[in-house]
This record gives sequence, C-alpha cells and structure tokens, in this order.
Amino acid sequence: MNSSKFLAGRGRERLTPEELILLEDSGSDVQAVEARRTLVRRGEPVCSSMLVIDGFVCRAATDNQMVSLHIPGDFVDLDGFKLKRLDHDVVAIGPVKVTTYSHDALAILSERSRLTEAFWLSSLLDAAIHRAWIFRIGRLEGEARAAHLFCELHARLEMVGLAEDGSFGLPLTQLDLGAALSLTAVHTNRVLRALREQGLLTFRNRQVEIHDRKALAKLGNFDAAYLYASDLNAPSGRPLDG
Amino acid sequence: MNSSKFLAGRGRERLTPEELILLEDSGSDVQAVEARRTLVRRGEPVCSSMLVIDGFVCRAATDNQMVSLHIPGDFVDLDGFKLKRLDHDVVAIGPVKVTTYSHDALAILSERSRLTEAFWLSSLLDAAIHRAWIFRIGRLEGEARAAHLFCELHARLEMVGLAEDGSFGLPLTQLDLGAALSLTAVHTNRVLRALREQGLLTFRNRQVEIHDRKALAKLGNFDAAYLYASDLNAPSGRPLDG
DNA sequence: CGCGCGCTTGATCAGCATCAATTCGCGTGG
DNA sequence: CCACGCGAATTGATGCTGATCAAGCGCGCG
Repeated sequence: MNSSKFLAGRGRERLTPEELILLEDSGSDVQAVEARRTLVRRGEPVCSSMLVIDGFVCRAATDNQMVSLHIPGDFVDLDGFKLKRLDHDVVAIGPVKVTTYSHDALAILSERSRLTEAFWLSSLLDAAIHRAWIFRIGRLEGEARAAHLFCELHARLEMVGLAEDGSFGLPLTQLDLGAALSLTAVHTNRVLRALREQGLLTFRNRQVEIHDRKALAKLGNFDAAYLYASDLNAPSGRPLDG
Repeated sequence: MNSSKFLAGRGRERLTPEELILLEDSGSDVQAVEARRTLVRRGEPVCSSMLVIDGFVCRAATDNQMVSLHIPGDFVDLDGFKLKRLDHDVVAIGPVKVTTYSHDALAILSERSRLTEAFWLSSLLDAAIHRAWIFRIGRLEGEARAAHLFCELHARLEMVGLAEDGSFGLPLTQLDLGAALSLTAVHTNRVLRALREQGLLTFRNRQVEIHDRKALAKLGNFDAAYLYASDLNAPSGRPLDG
C-alpha cells in the first residue's frame, strides 16, 4: 500500500507536486496496526503524528465518548505536533495502516514550505467537524443523529474515493457507533432497525448501504457545507501558474 | 480600551515583542458592538477576522445550538481566513468590543513572521475545547454538564485575568446557557437551582460565584488539561535567548 | 463443543422536553 | 408616579426519548 494516494486529502490538493513529494519523503513506511489497539494514550508526551492510510481511527475522551473519527487521508494527531500531548486517546477501530511523521521532520517541513498552512487547514476542518458533532449530539435525537453521522461519513469517504453508490465499508460495532452517537448499544440497535425499516439504510457485516440518500440527509438535517468540499477542490488563492 | 492587553492570550505569550507589535498594528481600532448583534452569518463570504477585546461572543449552529463561546483574547473566526466562509453564525452575547483584522493584513503577517503558527495553535485550542463540549453534552447529565461548563469558563477567564476568587461576570441569559448546554431554559433553571442549593455556585445578575470549586470540578468531571494552560505559559520550543 | 462477543428484543425507569401559568425586573409612556 | 409591556426567571404537571436491567440468539474460534 502506497501512502501517496492519500497525501492529497484534506485540502492538500492545493500543494505543489514538490511539496507533496517533500511530504511523502518525510513519512515513515506504511505500518500495520491491529484492530482495537490504542495508538496514543491521553496525556502522554508525543513526538510524532500519524497519517491514516487505510482503516478507521477514532479519538476517545473520558468515559469512552468518541469525539472524532478519522478516515484514510486524515492526520489524526497533528495536535500533538504543536501541543506535545493529547487530551484524548487515539484508538484503531478495525485493522489500520498508517504512516508516521516525527515532529522533527514536520518542523523541518514547516521551515521549508507552505505545509504549515496545509496542516492548519486540516486542523480547521477537524474543528468544523467537531462543531457538527456538537450539533448532532446536542440537537438531534436517535434516528436523526445516526442519519447525520452516516451522511457525514459517506460524504467524507466519497471525497477520498472510498464510497460508491452510497455504499462503504465501516468496521464499527454497534457499541462503537453508540460511542460516537452518544447512545447505548441497545438503543443504537433500535435506531438502526428503524432506519432499515424506513428503507433509508442498512448497516450489516461492516458495510453501510444508503438506500435513500436524500431522505437520509433530510432526516439527519445534514448539510455538507461544513466539510468545505468544493472549496478545497477549487483553485486556491495561490496564483494558478506559479 | 486598548487591545494589546489581550494580544497575548491563547498561547501568544510565545510571540516576540516585535511580533506582538506587528500584530497590534495590523488590527483595526476597537469597535463596540451592541448586545444580540449577529456579527457574521453562516455561509456568507468573510474577508476579515475578529479578536474579542471585551465581552462574550458565541458561535451558533443550526437550531441555535451553541458550539463555541469566546472570551476576551480569543480570535473568533480565524477559520474564515483560510476557509473564506463560516459553517455557523457569530453572535455577540452581551455588549462586546472587538478589533478586526482584514485577511489581507493577516496574509501579510503570515508571510513576515511566525504568526501562522500562533494562529494554528489557537485553532488547535478551539478544537480541543470543541472536543470537551462533545464530551460534556454526550456524557454528562444536567447538573454535571452545567458544572463542567462553569469550570471551563472559570479556567479560561482566569487565564486572561478576568476571574478572581471563583467569581466572574457572565452576561448570558438562562436561555443562552441552555443553548450551550443543550438543555431547555426550563431545565437550565432547575439545574441552576440544584447547584445553588448544593452550595456549589450561584449565577445571578450576570455574575457567577463559585462557592466550592473542588466539588464543582468533581461533579462536572472537569480536568483542565485540555486547555493546555501550563504548556502555553511555559517557555516554548523556541530558544530562550534568541 | 463450549466459550465469548456482538446483535437483538422485551420491560421498566429516569432525565429532560413540553406545555402552561405566575412572578419579577425594568424600561417606557401616559 | 404609576400603569403597562416585555423579556427573563421560576414553578408545576405531564409525556416522550433513551438508559438500564435482563434474557436469548447467532456465530466465529480455540
């Protein structure tokens, strides 16, 4: 598995080919991580950050509240580069592949290129997604809450080519899903059944099939604007030709 | 009111005096904003960002869910500098004073200094606070939720010298508080009464008095680590003497 | 084959929303 | 000066959403 495919995620389309090469050369080889492994524990000093290449990685706060869910192309703990420790655990959900970037390497990269801005942008997108999670948990109830999360995941996965026809792999248990939705596993199960019975989506065998994308978005009050997809793919403020 | 007092908030202690001067010179004069004014509406193109000098500013998502609450020293919509529009409204809660920074000025600043990193750091702190809000709303119930929020506000205000002896001004109505806590105004009222009757805190006339800080933190499961206060005030990675 | 984990379903209970009404504080105009 | 109006605070009554407790099922794996 080559990491370069995902280097261009999260607005890094704006980078020049030279910058992308610089970025790729600074990362480690791809490393495999087994499912359920805790990659970073909260509070521990960290000296490197990870780019997800394959699989799903989550960030978990106190009482196992999931606060973030990362897909291939996401840097998981760029926070650690600037803050030197994390305020949450980082856990692989299924089997995962990552590349790591030592903070020393990132520091050198920052000196030599506009990559600092790319990283900042990535952090801003994380923050925007966090805000959507606050809204989801704070204002939507059961079915709508799940619908909103599935819409988000679909949109994000589609941006990196990992969703097709409303269908994508999602190696979460219903307990994991509950941790993200802030619902018990029991209630998550009932919510999934309700969505299935309404013909909106099925989630079985680690595979999501969205049957009615429009209705799902409506139920979940989902507006993808906060993912800034079009902006990121649009030509940047940088002059087009040099 | 001079803005320089708050330029050093949010980890900007790390900046050199020259950088601080550069920053101060790039901002507008202090502008007064009346209470309840919407400063930026979601989706609108933005071409400047704001630093809060006095008062409270919040960010509100769909259905009036508050997703963020900003105090003097916070940049409210630095997001807009990189993303060019916001995924939420920005609203003054009480009467507020701000200085604005045009994105052109910020771009020039970025070129000339390490300010990009300071801004990035500020965004990372916002994200960390967002995560704490997800935990609070997702895992804590009524009283604990309110306790956690009051602890956060106290800690943040103390960092910029706006809280003393567990007491600080907070110009929110109970409805506003409910929007932040994701509770109805009615239930917010009952929760406040419960906290008062337990001798933990009183909130009256826009003034918070924390009577038992330790017990409040315990009830709210509050650990201030996510605010990175000590890290920000500690000497930075930058060489101490030049 | 049996154990464990995840999924599923039923029954009961608690936290909070909702609806409704009253009171309080305060600025405004008669 | 007082009546009025309006937003905010407060309190009561009722109902819904989702937690909790409990039990059974399916399936992969040692």
